[in-house]
Amino acid sequence: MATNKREDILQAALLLFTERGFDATTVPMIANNAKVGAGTIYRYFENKEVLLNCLFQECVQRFFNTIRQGFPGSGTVRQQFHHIFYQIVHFAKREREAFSFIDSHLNPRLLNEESQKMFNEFIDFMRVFLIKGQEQGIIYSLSPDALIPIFYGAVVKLLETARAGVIVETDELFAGVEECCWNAIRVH
Amino acid sequence: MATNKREDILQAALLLFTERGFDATTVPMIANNAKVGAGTIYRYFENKEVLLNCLFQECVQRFFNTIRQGFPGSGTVRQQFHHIFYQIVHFAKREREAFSFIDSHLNPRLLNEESQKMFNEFIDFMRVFLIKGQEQGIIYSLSPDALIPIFYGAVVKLLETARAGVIVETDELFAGVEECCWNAIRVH
Amino acid sequence: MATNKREDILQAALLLFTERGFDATTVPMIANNAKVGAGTIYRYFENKEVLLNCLFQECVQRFFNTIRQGFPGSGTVRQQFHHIFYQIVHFAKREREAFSFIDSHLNPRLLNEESQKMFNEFIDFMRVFLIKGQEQGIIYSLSPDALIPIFYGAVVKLLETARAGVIVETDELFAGVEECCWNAIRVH
Amino acid sequence: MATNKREDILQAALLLFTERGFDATTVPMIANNAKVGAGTIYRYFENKEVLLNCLFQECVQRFFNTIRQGFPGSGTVRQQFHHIFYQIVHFAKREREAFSFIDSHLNPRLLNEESQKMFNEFIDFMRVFLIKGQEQGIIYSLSPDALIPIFYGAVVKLLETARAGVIVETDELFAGVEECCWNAIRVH
DNA sequence: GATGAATGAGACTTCATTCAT
DNA sequence: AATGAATGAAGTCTCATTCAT
Repeated sequence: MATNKREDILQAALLLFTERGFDATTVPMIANNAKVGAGTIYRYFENKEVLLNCLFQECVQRFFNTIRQGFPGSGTVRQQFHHIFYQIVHFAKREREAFSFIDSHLNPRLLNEESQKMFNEFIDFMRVFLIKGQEQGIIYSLSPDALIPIFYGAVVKLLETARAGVIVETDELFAGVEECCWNAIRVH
Repeated sequence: MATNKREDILQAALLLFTERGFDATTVPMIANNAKVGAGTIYRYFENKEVLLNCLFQECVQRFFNTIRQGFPGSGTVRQQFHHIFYQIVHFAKREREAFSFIDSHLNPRLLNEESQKMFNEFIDFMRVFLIKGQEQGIIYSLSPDALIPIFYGAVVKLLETARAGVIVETDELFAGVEECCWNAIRVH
Repeated sequence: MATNKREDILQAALLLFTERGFDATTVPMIANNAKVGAGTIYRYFENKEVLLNCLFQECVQRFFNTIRQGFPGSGTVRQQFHHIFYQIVHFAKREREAFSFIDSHLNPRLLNEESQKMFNEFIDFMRVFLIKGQEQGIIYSLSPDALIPIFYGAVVKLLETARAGVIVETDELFAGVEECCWNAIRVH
Repeated sequence: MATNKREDILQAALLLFTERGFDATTVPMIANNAKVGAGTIYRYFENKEVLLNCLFQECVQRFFNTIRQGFPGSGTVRQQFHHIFYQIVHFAKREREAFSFIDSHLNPRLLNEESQKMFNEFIDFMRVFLIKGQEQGIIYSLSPDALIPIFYGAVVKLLETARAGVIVETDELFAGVEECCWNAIRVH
């Protein structure tokens, strides 16, 4: 009764978009899962595409906030990397679908400028981190535009695999994965 | 006349599926791009989903063949890694869309068992490679099911970024990326 | 506060029905323009169609009253015609939308019996006037059922054209139009 | 079999638009009456509004052609008027719905520029006729923009009334109506 | 074998109407 | 009494698939 229908719709859409993709998810499906009438969705979102972008922006916002929150700006590069890695894992564990959803819907055909800009803020954050690390001679001297997908791609695919249940998510696993990712981008 | 209509259809579908995704690609679009009638597609493929799976299997086949071909089974782990990495890059350069298409359509909702099995053969190949490397104390001791997405995710995202034009694909770049990926999975 | 909500709704509906037509006018549109809640409309009118008919009947009532009011029952046919013509013009000037609305919604699909009956009273009034004129040998000997649409059609179309701004509504214009209409139906 | 589906659709739409109006006519209704699938309509017309405009333009074309055809350009004004009047009646008799449809859908909300332009050609034709008559001192000296709606309105309403079955369409009737209309616009 | 016109199921979306507040 | 959020029936339109040519 006191539940927020807008939230219900976003939550239902998140699950369905993540599981089936935007195009294969119908508005009635979302309405059913959110337990609202189909027309209600249009009281909160102009259309399906706007719903996607609202959802995307909220997810990216929460994702990026999680990463920025408590970032050790004056710590070592290694400490900063540790923070980023564990906050990503933390977010992916707590908001399993949101994390998958973001990566699987990074599509200029679906996202408006605002959405793309918001995701790029995260990329910029990563770029700054990498460049500072390179200036200190700690991060490997490759274009950050290459290092970012290497690191981000590895983490996303790993967490996606974990989400699928292929591997068990233990602390040891993530410690090992962090090691791998750090080795991927640091100077040897 | 001597051109193979089946091939034309598969080629057109490959480009469209890669660029727009399966659901956002219509059969008439494929027919147009393949310069055949819409009905003709149904003489070669039972339906759109079967077409996708045929395409997927042919792409995975070519991808996997590229990697297996000339694999230095009796070389060092490092040499084997080099082979795998450069064959993936080679394939991605030569068959840009096929490589993107495979990763972006790894979806159990769309793929039949046969298709999934075929992709898993590649995963199994990678697993065997990693386990042998671990037995020799060269590859980092993490579950291969974790190492594979780390390596594969990094490569896919990097090549996808290159395909989008964000970074220029030079030999130096790929040499650097190989270094990163190798460092990610090797023992230190 | 002291304003009558029922009147506000009718007034808003009149403007919208006239400008857009019944089918293209939505209940929320009416509610917005009337500055009431959508649900409020249903406290005053059973449904949209009933609202239309109430509005129609009130408009026809006011229209017919304007014409009957001060009708020179014992004047000459020409004087009576003058009265009718100028009262129609007077009404159309004072209640621009009401006049347009009546003619544009003379549709048996939308109007109930009561509404049609009410409009027919005006037609009957015109018929009586014409027949009496014919009996005096002043009005042209054509079926009143033909003379009425000729006269009414001419006036309605003329006033509609004026409403659209194509011609400027001056006293000279209306004097000329009266002349035309009178010539149309009188004996020569 | 050999029937033209495009024609069937236009014919069905004409009947329904005339009887119910554009907004109250659904695409499935048109499809049913045309005995085609609903989707077929969209093979011939981009959307419902385009269908309306195509239909409108074809109707106006036929209407205007009927009037222009055999117009006695070098005859007397009275002869020209006779021609126009009888060709309108002729058209309205032969294409009952087309004639009603044109007048009832003269709505800038529905018609595109092309459609409006096409109808204005008819208006321009009438204007030229009236001005020439005025120059010869035969047509009443009122703005043609006022005379046109008077004449056109009278004829449309009369024919609409006849179409509704209120009056019987005899040659005598139309002779009388022509007399009325001519008297309405001529000099006395 | 090849075609593309035709189809109708099902998608997105609107809106008249209801009802809890 | 008044509201406006909520609903779902029904509208417009798309597209995978069929089939007569």
